[in-house]
Amino acid sequence: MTVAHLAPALRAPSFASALGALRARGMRVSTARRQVLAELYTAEGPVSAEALAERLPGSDLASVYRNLVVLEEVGLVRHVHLGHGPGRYALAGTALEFITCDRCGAHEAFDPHRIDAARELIENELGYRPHFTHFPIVGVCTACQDKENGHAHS
Amino acid sequence: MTVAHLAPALRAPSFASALGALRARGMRVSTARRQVLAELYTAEGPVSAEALAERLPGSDLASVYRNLVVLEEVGLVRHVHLGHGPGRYALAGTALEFITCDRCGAHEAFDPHRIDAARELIENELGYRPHFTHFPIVGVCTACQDKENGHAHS
DNA sequence: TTCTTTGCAAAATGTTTGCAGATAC
DNA sequence: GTATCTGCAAACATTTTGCAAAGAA
Repeated sequence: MTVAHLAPALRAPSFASALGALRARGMRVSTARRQVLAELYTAEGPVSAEALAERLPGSDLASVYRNLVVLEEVGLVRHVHLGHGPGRYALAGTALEFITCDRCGAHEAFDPHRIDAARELIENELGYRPHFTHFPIVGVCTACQDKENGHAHS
Repeated sequence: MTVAHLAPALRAPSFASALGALRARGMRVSTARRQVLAELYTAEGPVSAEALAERLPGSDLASVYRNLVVLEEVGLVRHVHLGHGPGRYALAGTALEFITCDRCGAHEAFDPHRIDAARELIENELGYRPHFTHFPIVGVCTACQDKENGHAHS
């Protein structure tokens, strides 16, 4: 939602070298694979497999899923679960974590360093080093907090 | 996993008053409903709907789901998504949050106050007040961190 | 030419829904 | 007695898998 203003491929390799990475691993650079990857290079924010398939006429949803798996194995792509609904895929090059509001569904990406202090606190207290790249932080956004204050038990 | 040692129904209402809460809302106290609730009162940690159905011979999975929905609406039950796989249900009375390791699947419940400082930091920095009652914090546990250090790129 | 990848159909997983009969109140 | 709840079967959404044909190297 508020991901559009972040350069989507900030630290991702060039399209050409991404294809090279595939070949280097002995995987074929098929049309379908190139198309999925190209779509992710132009996407604003994480996209569901179904949305990708729709944007690629003649493509098959099962193949899109299979290709996303391959691209993740190669490290070019990753996916996030933003609340319920399908997983959403993005280029792996961008080091981003996610936060979503479970009241209104708003979500945004953020630079992981912004919460490094909190990460430390949690790791020291609980013994797990948290990361929010695959499952986001779930919370309540300011707007929804205000809404709830409005409806306060008077 | 490490939830067993925490009293499952620490602050949950007594079984009898839970049934009363159902009646008070005009919902019937059916056998199936009583059984699901009873099972949750004795469960150690959050349980999947399927596990509940298995423990209640003659019960139907669809009805278990329907009853869990009802019990959640009434505020007696809540559910957590610990990684992939089915949601897991527990009594709502216990104020607990969850953290899981996405390498080995370990998970545990913790007292929310233990991370209040981190919660504040995140809220100030990102504008969302995080809670980890429904979706857990995902991280890497100490054991898995050690494992990864062992396999370090030498 | 040979091994990989595709498209299609079907299965798997987790959850929800429709409906006729059973049950709580 | 009547509205709610149950069991069963079928639908649903997301993702995975089997297999023969098409495509990349």
